Amino acid sequence: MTDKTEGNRPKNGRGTPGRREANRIATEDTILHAAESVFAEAGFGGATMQMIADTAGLPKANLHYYFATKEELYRKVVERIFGIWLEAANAMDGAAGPAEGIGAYIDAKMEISRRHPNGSKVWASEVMHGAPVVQDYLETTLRDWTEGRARIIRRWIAEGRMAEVDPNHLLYMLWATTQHYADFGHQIEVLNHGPLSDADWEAAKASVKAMVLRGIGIAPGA
Amino acid sequence: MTDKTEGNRPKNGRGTPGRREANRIATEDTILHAAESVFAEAGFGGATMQMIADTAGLPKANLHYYFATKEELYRKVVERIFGIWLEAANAMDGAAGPAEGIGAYIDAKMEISRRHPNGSKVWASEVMHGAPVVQDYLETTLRDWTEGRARIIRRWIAEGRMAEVDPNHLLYMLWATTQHYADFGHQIEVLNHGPLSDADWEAAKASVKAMVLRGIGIAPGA
DNA sequence: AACCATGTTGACCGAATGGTCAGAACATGC
DNA sequence: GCATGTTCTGACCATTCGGTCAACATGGTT
Repeated sequence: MTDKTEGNRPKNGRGTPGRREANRIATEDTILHAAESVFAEAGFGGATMQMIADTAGLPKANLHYYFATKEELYRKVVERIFGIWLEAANAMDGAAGPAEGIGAYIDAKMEISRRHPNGSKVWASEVMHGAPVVQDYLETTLRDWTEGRARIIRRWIAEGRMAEVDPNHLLYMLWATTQHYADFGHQIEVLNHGPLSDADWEAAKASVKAMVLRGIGIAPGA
Repeated sequence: MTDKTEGNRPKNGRGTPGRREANRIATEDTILHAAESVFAEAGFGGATMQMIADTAGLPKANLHYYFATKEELYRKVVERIFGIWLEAANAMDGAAGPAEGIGAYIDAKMEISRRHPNGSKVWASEVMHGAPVVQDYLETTLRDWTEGRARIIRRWIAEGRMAEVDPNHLLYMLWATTQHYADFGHQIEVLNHGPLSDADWEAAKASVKAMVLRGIGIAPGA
């Protein structure tokens, strides 16, 4: 994992991160990735610090040097995912209309399901278990974000640019459908007789966009 | 739990179930319900036999009398859920057309999300973790069911009764959207500022049906 | 080179977990 | 009411878990 073969010298002692800090960040990242993977596969309760250590290729005690407790490590993993989730949220902003805004949002969320399936699973698991560590995020950030987008959707409806639908239920459908490709990826792979190819993913995106957009009163070709 | 206040006599010794068997079935059911609840809240790894025993109001050793291992108990819970899932599948059969068939299926699945949210969560968790105990169900029963319904949908499309959509992605959308109300029920309750009322559930059903049916080219009023 | 802060690690610990078991309590057939 | 198989349960056990710690290694600074 850590490269100790090459003889990289300390360089100067100013400005540059230094090997110390660079290694620390790299190790933290290694642990977080391993943790995300293990939490996704086994759940919080099923995951053990030993599994995460083995996946990261580090002794267990070293994990506790960077993250004091299993809960703290888990919290960092969930927070990182929430950040990625929020990035995609921007795709809906600054859109000229519902077709572009919602279309772009679906694309962004489908891409997240494809690139970060483990993160999506951890998030799903966290919410399913009552959001023990991100309850405050739900009540503040997520609630604000949702109400903001609902306002935009209502305006689009008022302007006659899309059908009259309940904005909340539309958002739930968007979340559910896009995240399904990550959370239930195993089931989909079984029904697909194998992993989804690039073409499969493009077809999935196109299908979802076509059905959702038509479902809110926007012609497919728009 | 078990009624020992009334003095119910053994009755005859033929045909009738007898107190013995009746109690056994009742106790098994109590345990299965408690297990479903605990597995849903804590996940398989996070659940403990002690939690399930406390929830069921029974000593832990008694659980092991009825279910030898935690895995066996979990398997029974998941199989029970799969059975309920299959019941709803029938709602799509014998329908005159896509509007009735898919509309009824959405209704049935939404009702399951409402009545059996814990079961839905256990199922979601099981699939998310790679279906360790129901892999064979996915490859046989679910695959057959899916291919059968896909054929029906393709026929409807060929008959010009609905828009051209990929049957598999339509089914994924149906599963994702309806199950979301159970699996992410906590998140929805936060955004709804409280549990969903009867009216809320009806509105949810209506919203989902309207968006999905319009999304596959069926007019809302049909 | 000497020093110190930052990392690293094997060995260890108390607590909790899944599971066992011998015997008590019970229902039932005779 | 006695014999017999079923159900129930407290006490117990081996293992595993999250977490600790003292000793050691490393990188940077003077």
